[in-house]
Amino acid sequence: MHDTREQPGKRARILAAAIASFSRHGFYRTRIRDIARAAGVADGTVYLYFANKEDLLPAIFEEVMKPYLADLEVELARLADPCDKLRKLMEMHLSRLGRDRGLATVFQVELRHATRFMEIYAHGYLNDYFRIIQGILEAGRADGCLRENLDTAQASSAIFGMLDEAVTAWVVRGGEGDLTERIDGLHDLVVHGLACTPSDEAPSA
Amino acid sequence: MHDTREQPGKRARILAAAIASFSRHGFYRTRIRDIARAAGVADGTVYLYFANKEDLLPAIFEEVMKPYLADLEVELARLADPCDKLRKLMEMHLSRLGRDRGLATVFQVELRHATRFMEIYAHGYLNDYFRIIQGILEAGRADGCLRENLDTAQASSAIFGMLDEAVTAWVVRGGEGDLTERIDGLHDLVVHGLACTPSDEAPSA
Amino acid sequence: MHDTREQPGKRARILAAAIASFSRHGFYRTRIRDIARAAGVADGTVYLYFANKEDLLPAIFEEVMKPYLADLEVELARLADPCDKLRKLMEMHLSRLGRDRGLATVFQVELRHATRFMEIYAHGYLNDYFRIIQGILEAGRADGCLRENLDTAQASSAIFGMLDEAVTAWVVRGGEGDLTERIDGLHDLVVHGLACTPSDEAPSA
Amino acid sequence: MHDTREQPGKRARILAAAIASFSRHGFYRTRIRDIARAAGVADGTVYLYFANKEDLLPAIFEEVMKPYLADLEVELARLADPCDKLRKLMEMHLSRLGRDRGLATVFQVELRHATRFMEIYAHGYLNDYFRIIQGILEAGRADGCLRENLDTAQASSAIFGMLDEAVTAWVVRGGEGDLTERIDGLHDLVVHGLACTPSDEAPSA
DNA sequence: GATGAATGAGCTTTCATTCAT
DNA sequence: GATGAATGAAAGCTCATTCAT
Repeated sequence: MHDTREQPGKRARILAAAIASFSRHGFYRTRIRDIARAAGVADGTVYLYFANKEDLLPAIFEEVMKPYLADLEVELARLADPCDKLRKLMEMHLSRLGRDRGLATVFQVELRHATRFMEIYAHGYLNDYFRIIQGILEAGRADGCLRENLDTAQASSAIFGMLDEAVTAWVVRGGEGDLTERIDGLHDLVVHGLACTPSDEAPSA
Repeated sequence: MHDTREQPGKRARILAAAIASFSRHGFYRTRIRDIARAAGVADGTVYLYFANKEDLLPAIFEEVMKPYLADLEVELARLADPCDKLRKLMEMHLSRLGRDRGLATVFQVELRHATRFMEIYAHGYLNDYFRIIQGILEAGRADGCLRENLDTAQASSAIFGMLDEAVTAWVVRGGEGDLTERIDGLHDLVVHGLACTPSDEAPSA
Repeated sequence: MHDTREQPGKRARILAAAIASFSRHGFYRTRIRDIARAAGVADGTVYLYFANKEDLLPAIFEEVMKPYLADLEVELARLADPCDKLRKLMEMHLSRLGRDRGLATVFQVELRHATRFMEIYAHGYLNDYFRIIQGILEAGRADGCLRENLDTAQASSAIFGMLDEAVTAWVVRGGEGDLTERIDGLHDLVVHGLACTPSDEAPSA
Repeated sequence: MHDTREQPGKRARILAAAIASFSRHGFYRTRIRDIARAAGVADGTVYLYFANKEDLLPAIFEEVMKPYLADLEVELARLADPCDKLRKLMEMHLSRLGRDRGLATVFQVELRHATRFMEIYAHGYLNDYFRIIQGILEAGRADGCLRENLDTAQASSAIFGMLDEAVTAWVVRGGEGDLTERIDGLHDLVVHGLACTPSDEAPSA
């Protein structure tokens, strides 16, 4: 009923206003009224699209994750090599959040509010994301370019953790600098590890 | 006379009660009254030790991090090999949080509340922690067991990210299972990366 | 649509309830809840009309002073003789407060609460009142019925002081008796002073 | 037991601190702790000398009124003429408060707080003060220098009201200027009234 | 669907007062 | 008498949510 198409702007404007306000003042300091004003609607209208304030959090997450995952699948489908896919994923992760500090703040800080965090984390889009990463790793293992004995579940979690921490650090540091510059270094680290393998060659370029 | 020592537990009891309550019901659902009751003090007494509710957050962080970092330094000093040190650090990180799910919940979720998060993240103990990790990596590089061209700042952030994500996943999954079981896998991953290096030999066991 | 007029009494009912409660229990003993209950609105509704509890004080003052001053001007305009005007003013002052002991209590005691007192005293309606008194005295001086050398600013302050003290004494004494009975005596005193001798000359200057 | 002599400074220092703090921040904004700190005693010590915070108000009043009334009686006893006495009283009233704006603020504003105001007003020192004024007026009437038909009770109240308002206006205006300069004008007004005509008779009856 | 006035539960914090030392 | 840590009652105010229009 409350399809986005029906009121093309209203729902999206509320979400955009919520992201902006949450990133600037935090979830608890943001009042529904602030969001409604910024979205150009009445307070009550927010409740026509969302059950309550907390439900804005998963909605924001979905709003961003849905097209992100769709884009991601398209981009990954274009590449054959699992290592290239992994690199593309890291690139997209960092560039998506690195291009919008407000959104990144909401993702790295506000979305973790207790009540909804578990729910967001354990279900839906984030699980899909983990599965995509894991899929790449398994393809790589099958392909022979990744280690036979790799625990792909653990490794995908670790890769996500690295990326997540990179974004968080960037957000906390004020969003200065270009987050995507870290891709090469992180990719190299993920692929080759810290150790100086005797036959250590071919950097990530 | 009325030294804090006279009431040996009061401050500590408040912090313990706060950790317990935050982990169970979340920061915002926890009322000062709940904490005070659980600590066996009057509501007002909480305010003799802490400026306000939010100030409990950094205090909890400090309360845990201080002895943790002290322990860590002692343990690390006993080891000579940087790779052993790195493993010990991962071990201590996972075992410290893995042994107390309530504390882990507070660390992985509640401590990240907007207002104080930046503060906690950017200052003090967490920075010390990053510096310790980075110190190990630099020693490893000097030692020759880690890569010459390693960006130790980035690598230490990545290692923290992996550990942090491992703990978060464990917390979200309900704290089932033994978090420290992941040490070998993570250490191996960090040291050797995903790739099956031609001369791929003997994992870290 | 949701004009204040739609709920014709809401603001006025809150003020009336505040006057009643302040006069009976004092400002500090009166809780917002008491006022809201008496006015038949929710606690929060009080804050739709007034910024906070203290702001009720100037609002009460204005609510009473505005029509009082309007009435006063009308009555004064009907009289030509400045001495008659002065008497009318004294009469209206004493009868307005003398007919409502609750209101008088609020005016003589509660309205003098530190925080708002200066503001009420120094601005707006009270100044208008002083100016009206002073205007009468100046007309009287021009008219020749009052002394040439009269310091009208000082005299208007003194007249107000006398009236104010008469009301306060009446309030403190429990509001017994008719306050307006004092008009003749006060007017006589103001006009002729204490001294008896018609040939009394040589003022103290 | 808690005789002033026993701890010569302590009680007096508490009162002085209370006057200072009340005049600067008002009664309700002043905390017992502020007073105790300023007096150089512990919080609890205040309660050795005063039953509670509100009891400081009558105590301040007494502390000032007692010596004031004693002084006043001495000064009045030196004068024979009732009109001189009246002038002296006005002079002492205005100079006592005009020399200490903090004290004047407490007297004109803070002392009027609902709970204690009635008590202060209706009993003790203020009544004595009214009686002294009235005594002067009666002596003047007996003496023949004041009107035969004077309602001395009402007149003494009016005189107090004039003086009181003069002080209040001075306090509100910021304590600028010399309050005692108004004595001549006020005395003249009180004695001769507003009217100009020496042969002005026909009172308002 | 939209509105926004009205609601009222809920909680942090303050601070006068107490009392063991 | 003096102290000051501890107490805990008390209430102003906020703001998510509702619902009559």
